[in-house]
Amino acid sequence: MTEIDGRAGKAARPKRADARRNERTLLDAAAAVFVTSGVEAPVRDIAAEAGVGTGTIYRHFPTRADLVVAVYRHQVEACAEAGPALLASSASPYAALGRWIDLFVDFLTTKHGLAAVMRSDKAGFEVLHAYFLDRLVPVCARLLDAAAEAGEVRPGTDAYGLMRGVGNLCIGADNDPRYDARRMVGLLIAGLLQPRST
Amino acid sequence: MTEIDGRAGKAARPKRADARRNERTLLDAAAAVFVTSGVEAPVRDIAAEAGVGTGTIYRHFPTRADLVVAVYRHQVEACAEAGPALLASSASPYAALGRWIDLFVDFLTTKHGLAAVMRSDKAGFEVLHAYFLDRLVPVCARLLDAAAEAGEVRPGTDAYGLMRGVGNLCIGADNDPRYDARRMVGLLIAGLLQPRST
DNA sequence: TGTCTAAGCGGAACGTCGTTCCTGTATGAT
DNA sequence: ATCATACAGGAACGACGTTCCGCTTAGACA
Repeated sequence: MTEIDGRAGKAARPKRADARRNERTLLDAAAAVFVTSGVEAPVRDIAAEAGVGTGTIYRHFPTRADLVVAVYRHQVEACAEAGPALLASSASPYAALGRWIDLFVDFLTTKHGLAAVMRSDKAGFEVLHAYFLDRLVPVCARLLDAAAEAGEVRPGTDAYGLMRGVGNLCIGADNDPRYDARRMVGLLIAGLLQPRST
Repeated sequence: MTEIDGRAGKAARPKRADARRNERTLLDAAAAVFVTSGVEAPVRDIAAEAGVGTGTIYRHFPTRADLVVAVYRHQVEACAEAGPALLASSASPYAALGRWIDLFVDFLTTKHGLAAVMRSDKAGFEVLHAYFLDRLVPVCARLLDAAAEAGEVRPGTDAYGLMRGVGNLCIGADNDPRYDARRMVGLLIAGLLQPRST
């Protein structure tokens, strides 16, 4: 495996201490600003919150999307790891799928505008998009396959589409009390069930 | 009712001929640019296509969203009017609902980025959002109520949420061949059906 | 401890966007 | 033909993401 901080290798030199400190500060500042102003908050605001210049942000994170990924990486990881666990502990694969999707919806709806930014094709957000999907689609596929093999859901649904659909349904879940994303996702998952007539 | 072009009243003076001509030109230019570059095309591009200055656009349409509304108004109108017709001609209310939703999905997915811009809370897009929903939600509610009274779908689903859900599912339907919005909407509508147990 | 090199920093600067504003022009009533 | 005024054009503004460059300073080596 590759060395974690470069101490083990001679080619990889460790980052300077102030750089490390700044990266941490930036992640914290970004997380704080995302909570108050949403994920689409201006880069300058994050820089101001962290007390650094905008250039510093771009030194550590090539683009805004990379910063977002870095901030939420461990939460995505946790969600991904919950998949197999739920499959093992739930009464049926379909129940596990439902609970796992709930977890994902929780994650998306508690971050202002995260869902909205995930589908965005704007400048370089493919990174974000790709990371989320690469990490979560396989987990979803596993659950989906299990439910299909158990005969609970109609076969032929691809996990990628389902994840995109659920993500889309969560867009605008905040800032519009009339729209209940969770209910809509519930309907979508219910629609997955094997229909009455063969 | 209010006079259509101001000729009937003396208080309302008719617009100048060149202004009328420019408004038409603008609508055509906008429609053309929306097809090639998507709904989020820069205002300057539309102005260039029409051969006018940017100021001229804002004279006729207070904001970008108003222009979008104007371009698609008659299509939205057609969709709205199709609702009652389908209800009358279909085998069941649920079938009518499904076909009407299909119409809506067709509309959204054939306009690049329209769905995406509909949920946007950015500067003044509430106009667009409001117009679409004000016009279509009642139609949807009518179909939904009919299907609920017929016992086909579970009660308690509100039309507003459903429309937002369908709209959201259509986001990014173009420019990503791996995502099939229509299938997802199909699942959502299937999830509306009365579940097996009471 | 002193020196020096390059990693790192801040923020000015650039290009793009939506929108506003001001000036000159051309319409159409008189 | 005259003229008030509705209108068009595009420069200008502020906000954004991103890039660039000159100064600062960490930290390896002597």
